[in-house]
Amino acid sequence: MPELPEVEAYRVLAESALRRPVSGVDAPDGWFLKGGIDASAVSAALSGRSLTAARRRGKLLLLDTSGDGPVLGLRFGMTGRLVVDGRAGVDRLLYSSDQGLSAWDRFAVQFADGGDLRVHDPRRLGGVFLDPDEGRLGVDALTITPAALRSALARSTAPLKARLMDQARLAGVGNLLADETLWRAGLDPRRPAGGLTPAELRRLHRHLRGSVADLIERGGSHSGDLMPARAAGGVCPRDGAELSRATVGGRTTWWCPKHQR
DNA sequence: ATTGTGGCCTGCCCGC
DNA sequence: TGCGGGCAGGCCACAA
Repeated sequence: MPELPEVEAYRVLAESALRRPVSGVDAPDGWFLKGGIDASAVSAALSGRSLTAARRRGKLLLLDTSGDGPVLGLRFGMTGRLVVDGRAGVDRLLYSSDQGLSAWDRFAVQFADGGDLRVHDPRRLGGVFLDPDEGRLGVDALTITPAALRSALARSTAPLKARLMDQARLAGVGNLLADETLWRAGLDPRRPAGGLTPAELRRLHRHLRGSVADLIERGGSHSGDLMPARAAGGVCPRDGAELSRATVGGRTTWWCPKHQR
């Protein structure tokens, strides 16, 4: 599903949509427009402008527009894909469908040159925003510093994994990336987030940055080393112990009881 | 304030 | 063969 690695791929793809005049907007699904906007408002806000920059904060894709226009915010939920001129941002999306039914095109920005930028989302868990509140998101997980990570976890009694997925503290980490990071760092996802030693914090920071970078390079949040074992009867790829499974932070969580402490 | 829970969206897959 | 139920998780509303 789209976590930070997928949305980063979408951001790179969206760069091919920059500096092209917008001729119109196709927003057939009112549910997909968030923050009280409707199709005519989005169309009026974007038509005649062009996209000038593709940014990302956590899992939110931010497209700046020309001439003092609004920021177009795209969120992909767990099944959303970005498609520009018919080219998709990622090859494969876990838990989504690979059928390309046009009925699942929830939103499109059309360019005067005939191309378009589309959001394709079977389950409609994503959404479109104008001028989204970027301040509601924490520091991006790809570039977070050790001090910022320490501060994001400090004094929290919530499970470590839940805190890592709290987008207001630290933006971009979803379920699979959290499991991969904690597996690599050798930390039990259920531990209180504020209870890490300085050495454990450093280790977590190193593996968080490393996991995010690796999964971007490999092409998605499903490409982690733990991922193939994340199923019934799965064993730890590192030491062969049978993985534990439980709900942590409201999400299905897999971890190795032997080396994650 | 913090933390936890339930519900929403829909397609897919398993078992009957 | 069709059908029902469970499951996936990002996000939000709401409760304690």
